[in-house]
Amino acid sequence: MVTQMDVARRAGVGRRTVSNVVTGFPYVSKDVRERVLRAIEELGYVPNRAAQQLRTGRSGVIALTVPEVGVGYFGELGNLVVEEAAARGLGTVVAQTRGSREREITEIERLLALQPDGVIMSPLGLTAEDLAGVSARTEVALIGEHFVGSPIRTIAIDNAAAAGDIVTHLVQSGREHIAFLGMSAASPNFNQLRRRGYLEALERHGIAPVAAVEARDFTSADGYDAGAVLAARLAEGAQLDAVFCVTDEVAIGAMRALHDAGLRVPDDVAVAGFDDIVEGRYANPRLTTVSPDKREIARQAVAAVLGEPADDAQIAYRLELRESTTGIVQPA
Amino acid sequence: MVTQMDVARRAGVGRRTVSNVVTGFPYVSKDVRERVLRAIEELGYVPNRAAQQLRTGRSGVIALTVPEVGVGYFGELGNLVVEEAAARGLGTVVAQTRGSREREITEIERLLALQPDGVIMSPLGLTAEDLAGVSARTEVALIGEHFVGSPIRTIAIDNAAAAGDIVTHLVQSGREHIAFLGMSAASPNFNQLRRRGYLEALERHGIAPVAAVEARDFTSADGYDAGAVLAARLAEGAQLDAVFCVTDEVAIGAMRALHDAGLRVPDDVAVAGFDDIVEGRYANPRLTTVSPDKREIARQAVAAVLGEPADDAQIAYRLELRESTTGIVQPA
DNA sequence: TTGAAAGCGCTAACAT
DNA sequence: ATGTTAGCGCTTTCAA
Repeated sequence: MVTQMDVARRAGVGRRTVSNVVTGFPYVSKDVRERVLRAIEELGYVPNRAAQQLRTGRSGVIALTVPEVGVGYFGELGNLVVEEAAARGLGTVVAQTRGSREREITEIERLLALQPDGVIMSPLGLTAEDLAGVSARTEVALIGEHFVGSPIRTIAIDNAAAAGDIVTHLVQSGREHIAFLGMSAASPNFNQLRRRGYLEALERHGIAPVAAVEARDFTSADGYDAGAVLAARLAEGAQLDAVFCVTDEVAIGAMRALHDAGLRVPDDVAVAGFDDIVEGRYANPRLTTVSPDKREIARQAVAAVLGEPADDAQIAYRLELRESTTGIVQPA
Repeated sequence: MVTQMDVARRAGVGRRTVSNVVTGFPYVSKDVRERVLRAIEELGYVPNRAAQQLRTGRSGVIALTVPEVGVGYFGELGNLVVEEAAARGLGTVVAQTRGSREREITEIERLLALQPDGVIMSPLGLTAEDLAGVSARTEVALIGEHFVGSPIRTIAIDNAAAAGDIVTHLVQSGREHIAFLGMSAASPNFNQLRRRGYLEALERHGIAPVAAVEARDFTSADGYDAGAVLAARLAEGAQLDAVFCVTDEVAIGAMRALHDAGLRVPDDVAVAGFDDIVEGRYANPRLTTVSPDKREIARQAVAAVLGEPADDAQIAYRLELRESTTGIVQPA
C-alpha cells in the first residue's frame, strides 16, 4: 500500500505538505503542489479512508433509506441525494425499506453499523419514538414525512397548501365534483396533509367533496383499482368530473383504469397527481401535478445531516398544469 | 465517545481483555467475559470501525452491483448476498447498474471509493478489460456472467447444460416445435450459453429449431412483445408447441401474450423459463424453470471475495417441472 | 510555506 | 488467562 510518506519522499517534501495538497489546504506553492500531484499520480496513491476517518471522526459516508430505490418519487429523490453527496465528496449507502416499520428498523441497524456521518430517511412506518432512538446515535434528517413535535430536521414542501392549490386549479377550470384518491386516515402524514389540503380548499370554494375512494397504497396498481371503482360509480350515475390523487403513481394507475372504462381524460374526468415523477411527463395524457423542488430537497437534506444550519423552513413547489386537467398538450 | 479503555476500567480488566471479548478470542474466563459484557452494555460501547479497519486492513464492507435491486432474479440473489454477508458480520453496500456499461463503471467507482473488502458483480455490459482494472484494485467475484479466459472467480451454474436439460424435458413430454425466446448473438454471455444449450439439445434429439424470436432485453415487457410475435406466427399456421425463454421474466411476459392471443399454456404451447424467480411460482400457470441454488451462489460469492479457496467449480441446479409445461398443478 | 510529532481507537505479537 | 505495547495512515497543533 502506498502511503502519504511514500508520496512525500518521491516528491521530496514533508508529509504535512502532501496532506495539505490532498485536503486542499491553500498555502502550498504552485510548484510544490504540482510536484506532489505528480508523485501521487505516479505512485497511484489513494488516501486511506480508515485513517482519515479515525483522525477526523467522519466516515465520509451518509446513509439513505427510501421505500423503494430507483422507482418513482423516492427513486428520483434518492438519485439526487447521491449526486449531491458525491458533489461534496461523500459516499452514500442506500437501503430499501419497502415502507414497513420492521424493514425500516432492520435496515437502519444495518446502516448504523457502518457508522455513517448521518442518515437521511423517508420513513413510512416508523414511529416518533423509533426515530428518537436513531437520532440519539447519529445525525438524522427526514424527507417528506413530518413528525409533529419531533425535533428532527424535516425537509418538505407544504403538502396541504400544495394540495389546496391544485384543487383550486381544478375548481377554476370549471370542475365541480372532485374526488380525492388516496389512503384513509390511518396513513403516513403526507397523505393526511394532502387530503386535508383538498378538503379545506373545497370548503373555501363552497364545494362538497365527492365520497372518497380509498387506495390501499401508493402504487399504480392501487390507483388502477381505485380508478376502476370510480369508473363504476360514474357508470351508475354518480357525479364526478375530477380526481385529485395523492401521488403521481396512483394518478397514472387511475388514468389507465378510467381509459379502460371508456372515459376520456380530461374531457370526462380531469386527473391530477402529486410529486412530478418522470413517468407523469410522458404519460398519456400528460399528468398535471405538484412539482416540489427535488434538487433543493436533496441539497437541504444533505446539508441537514452534515449539521449545517437550515436556510429555509419550507421547500418551494410549483404546479405543473398539463394535459390531464387542461386538455392542452405541451412539449415535455 | 466510549472507548475500549473506558470499558476496561469499568470492568477492572486490561484493554487486551476487552478486545478479546469483542473479537471472540476463546481464552477468556466466563466470569471476566460477563463482567466485560456488562460494562459494554452499561457504557453503550460500540467498537470504532475506522480504528478496526485501520488496524486490520479490512473495512468489514463488501460491495455488490446488480442490474436492478429488489427485482427478479438479481433482487433475490442480492438479498441472499446481503444476508450471507451479515451472517459473517459484514456490511454490504449495493449499487444498481441497470445493465449499462457506463452506469456499471460509475457505480463501481463510487463503491471502490468506500474501500470495500471486495466486490461482487453481475456485469452485463462490462468488458473483460474493465473488469481487469477493477480486480487490480480489490477482490472481485462474478455472479452469473462468465468471461472466458479471465482469471476472475465466477460463480455460476452450467447454463448450457441446464438449458439442454429443460429442452430435453420439453422433447420428452412430446413437444416437437420448440422456439428459443431470448436475445440475439450480441448479448451477455449467459444468454448465449442458454441459447447454445438449447441448440445442442435439439440437435441431439434430431429436432430442427423453430425460427428464433428475438427479445430486446430481459424484461417481462420484452417477453410480452416477443410472445405476441410468436402468437401471430402461430395464427398464420406456423408450427410451434413449446417456447424456452432465456429468463423467467421473459417467460412470464410471453405467457401473458400467448394468453391474450387466446392460446392455452401448456395445452397449445408449453412455456419454460430460467432462474426460478418467486413470481414464476405464483404465475398462472405456474412456470417450469431451471432453479439454480441461489443461496449457494450467494455463499460462494461472499466466500470468493473474502479470498477463501473455492470448494466446487460449479453450482448445482435442478429442474422445476411445473404446470406451464406439464399441465399438472402442484402446491407452491 | 513547510517540518516534526502527537495521537485518533483498535488489534495482535510478545510477555507473563 | 491476561497485561503491555507497538504501530495501522492520517490530520493537525505547534514551531520554525
